[in-house]
Amino acid sequence: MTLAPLPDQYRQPPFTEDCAPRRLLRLFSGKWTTMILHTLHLRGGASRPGQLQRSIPGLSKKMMTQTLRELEHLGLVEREVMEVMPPAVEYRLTSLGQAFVEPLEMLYRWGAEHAALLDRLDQNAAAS
Amino acid sequence: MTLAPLPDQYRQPPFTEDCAPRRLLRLFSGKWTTMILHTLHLRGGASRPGQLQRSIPGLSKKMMTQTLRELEHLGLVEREVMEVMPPAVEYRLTSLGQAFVEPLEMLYRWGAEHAALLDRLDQNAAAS
DNA sequence: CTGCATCCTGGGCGATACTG
DNA sequence: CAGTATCGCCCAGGATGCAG
Repeated sequence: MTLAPLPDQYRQPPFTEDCAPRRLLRLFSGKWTTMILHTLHLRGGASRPGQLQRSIPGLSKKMMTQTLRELEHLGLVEREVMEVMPPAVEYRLTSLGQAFVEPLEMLYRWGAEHAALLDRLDQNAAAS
Repeated sequence: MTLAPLPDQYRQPPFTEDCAPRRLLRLFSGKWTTMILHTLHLRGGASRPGQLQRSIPGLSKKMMTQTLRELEHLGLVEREVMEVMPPAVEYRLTSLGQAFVEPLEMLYRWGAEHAALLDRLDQNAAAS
């Protein structure tokens, strides 16, 4: 069955607090979220915690696990525990996670290609 | 004169705190920033404060002006004061501002096209 | 109409120290 | 090696009220 179109009064204007880009931005708003996703992606979708942390300068153990827990909670990342000594763990992007890497990489590419514009922001801020 | 390539030790890894996507995300991190930019864009690049506020549900006077000040500070938005009574003001996207609308619209489009994925995040979160 | 000042709360994030 | 617990700071951002 097909759904009847939403009455106007319930339709979200394109600039609401819950509009598409904001939902995406909220997902990416954590300080380390994007870097973790991107790094996992770079490593082919999986990494062990130690590796991961060493790959991201400034990332503390606490914030790493905290962020990973959130990503796990959202179904973007899976955690696998290998039963060995010493304990070994691996975090892996789920297929959903991989999907969200796409817009992230778009941002990444845009930023890299327009680094000059980003620099101008700082210049302007410093100037005034 | 041309610049010598940056020595490796100074080159930023792609997942640094100041990498391209994060700089972009920091710009967009304010709760109302993107909605204001997007709305200005929708209106052809300019709007008066009253209009603007009424266009964005939930946006308070305070947060609007505060955000606009920041955007002005960064050179993304211009403020023009018309000398009349009662005072009239117009905010306009600068060319730099227009440039940054581009990645924003990319996000917007992606989000709109993949709303189903965004919904899954909430489902997952609610489930566990 | 437009805009600033003030007060206050929540939560993100960092530092540190401890367990298995 | 991997992970947890606790404490405390800072600041984004909401409410309210005043001013040109």
